[in-house]
Amino acid sequence: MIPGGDDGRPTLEDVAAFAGVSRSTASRALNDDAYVSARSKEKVLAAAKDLGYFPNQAARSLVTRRTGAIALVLSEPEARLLDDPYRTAVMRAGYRELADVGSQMVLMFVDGGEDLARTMRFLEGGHVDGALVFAPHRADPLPKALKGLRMPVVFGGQAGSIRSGVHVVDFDNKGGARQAVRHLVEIGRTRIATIAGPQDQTAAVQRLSSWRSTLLAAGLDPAELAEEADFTLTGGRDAMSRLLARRGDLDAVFVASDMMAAGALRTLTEAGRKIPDDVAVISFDNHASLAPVMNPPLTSIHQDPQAQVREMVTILMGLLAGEEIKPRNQVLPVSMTVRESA
Amino acid sequence: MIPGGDDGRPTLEDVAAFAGVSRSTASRALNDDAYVSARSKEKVLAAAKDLGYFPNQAARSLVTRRTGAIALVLSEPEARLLDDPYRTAVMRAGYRELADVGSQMVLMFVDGGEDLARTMRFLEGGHVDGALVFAPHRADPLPKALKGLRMPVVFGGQAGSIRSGVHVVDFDNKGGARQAVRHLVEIGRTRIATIAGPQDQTAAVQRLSSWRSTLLAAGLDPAELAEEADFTLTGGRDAMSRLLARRGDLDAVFVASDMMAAGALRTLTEAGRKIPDDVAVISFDNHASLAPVMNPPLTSIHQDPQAQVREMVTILMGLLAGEEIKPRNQVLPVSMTVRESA
DNA sequence: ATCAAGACTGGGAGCGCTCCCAGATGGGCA
DNA sequence: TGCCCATCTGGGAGCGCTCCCAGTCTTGAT
Repeated sequence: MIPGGDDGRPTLEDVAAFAGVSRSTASRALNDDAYVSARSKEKVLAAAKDLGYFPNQAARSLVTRRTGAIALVLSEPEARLLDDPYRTAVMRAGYRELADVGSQMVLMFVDGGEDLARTMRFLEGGHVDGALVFAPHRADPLPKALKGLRMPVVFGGQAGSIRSGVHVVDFDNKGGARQAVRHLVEIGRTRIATIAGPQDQTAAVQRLSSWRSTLLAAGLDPAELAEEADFTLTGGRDAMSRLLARRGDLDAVFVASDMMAAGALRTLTEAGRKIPDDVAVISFDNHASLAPVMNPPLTSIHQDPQAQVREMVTILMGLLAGEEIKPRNQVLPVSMTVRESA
Repeated sequence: MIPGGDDGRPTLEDVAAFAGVSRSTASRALNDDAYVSARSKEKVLAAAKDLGYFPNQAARSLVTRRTGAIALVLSEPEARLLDDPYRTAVMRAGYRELADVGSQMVLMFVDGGEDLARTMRFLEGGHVDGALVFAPHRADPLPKALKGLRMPVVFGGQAGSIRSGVHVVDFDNKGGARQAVRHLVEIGRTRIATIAGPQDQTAAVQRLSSWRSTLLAAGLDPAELAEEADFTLTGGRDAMSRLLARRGDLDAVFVASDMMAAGALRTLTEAGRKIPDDVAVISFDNHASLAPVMNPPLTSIHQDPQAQVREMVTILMGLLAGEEIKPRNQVLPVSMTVRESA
């Protein structure tokens, strides 16, 4: 008898024969179903170990219609943005959280061109049971394409331009910006600028608009005090230069990400501004390897990507288990971590 | 007729029936095999589109024994190191290069505990056709476990402690360190320190030993001029402090990564050292979003993760195509990009 | 007119697994 | 003693696809 056909890999049949039981019993033993005698189970497990047996996942998922894998999709039309530490944190959290519920993460980047079609083909092909999707850009066609998918999908942050009918786990961007600006007002600042993120992303729009409305509510004037950048270090550096050139009298700045704040800090230091004495700085993200190690350490609005991903995984698993969860926009709280910069 | 059984997904059989041909002909049309009439092909394609048909990958790979997916495995026993920009670059490059050859990347992190067993189970399960593996730590048990795998594997950088019999694509760490130190010697520096990477990684060991031997060859004394750090910003910062405390007279430093150089730069600046006048700095990696934007911009040894991954993919595809490629340690050249810091 | 070679088609087998169902066995209780 | 139920087992079907093989139909050369 030639075990496992032509490529030398043992099959369940081989294990069963080796253990002296039927294929069915072997299957039951391996999947620890009920109704297998201890003796059979023991023999099967030993046989599997002896032969170096691993179940063929293709065969298994052909019948169970489950793959045990979940896609984590990061849609980023502009490739350069993937150095974003927030994205890195999301990937790590995704891997961990999915591993904890026994699922394998399949990471996919979508950055334009061919990618959308290939991504859809992959997802439709049944390679994965569901998807966690980050598609922050409003013009991104991915979320709409995903709506036609016969597979549960949960979004992290706003799903492109889609406003309802999808599962979303977002952070309280407005609340975070409000906290930051209020703190700056409370410590006596009156000319509070902002470096906003790219305005094609909902999160960035929310932080900017909340900055503005909080200023107005405090009786302060936002005119000329906003600059847009692209969430990168150099973007933040240049935006800060522009702000300084236009409003040299600013005494505080709310920066929409840690990375941009790092750039802004550099510009401010080079311009001879003392932080926080001359200019107070508050950023957004509170990334562990950025905010605390800056000089001075940054006061930052803390958002926890792991909590976000965990929530997304919980929803997805519920969906997969057949629960009726109605699509909604869940908002996770953020908090302010005060350090020296403000 | 109920198409696609119970979950509403059309099968090849449904497409064939809809197009009025047999399952075989439909299969041929979809996989553009030879011997299908233009008319049949057209009908089948139209039917597939009308029904929203996507082939079931489990069924397909059950018979073809191919999944179209490749694992990218990043083994990092210490979780914190995953902010490493080099790793990020590798992930992006992996995704791109694999997409270009029509394969889907399945990203896996292995950071201890349960992970090794789960990773092996996944790889053995036939979820992927092969693996690209980064396991730089010498004590890492993963490479040895991988040797028993019935699946082609290509390593990026040294494979743990394994010295032969595996496919490796590495960079010329020794040559790079030599270039850096020689450059520092040429511009007249005589007290050339180094901040080495963690010595449980072969690449870091090579850079350190090459720093030492190049110094000796130039008639300079390496005593007291080496410090070890962990490839992080704070690690580099602290190592630089220790060096300065011990040898305040140093006039150059070769730092084994951009990220550590960023930390070292901060320490040097705070200590009032002018760069490059008082202390010249050369780093390793030349990461696009780090080295050029530092203050001053860093002279750095350039290594191209994308080129490395491309080479790895080429080898893996060759292996998959059944070519007889004998395992060897391929070394990719590195070059020096000179900027202001040295 | 005859035949061979090519072009094309459809049916059947089978990939390795899970699940359903029928059957065998062995108490516990009337 | 008979009978039922719970426990355990093995065989068969079938998941959706690809591949092989036996056909049919065309074409062109003899």
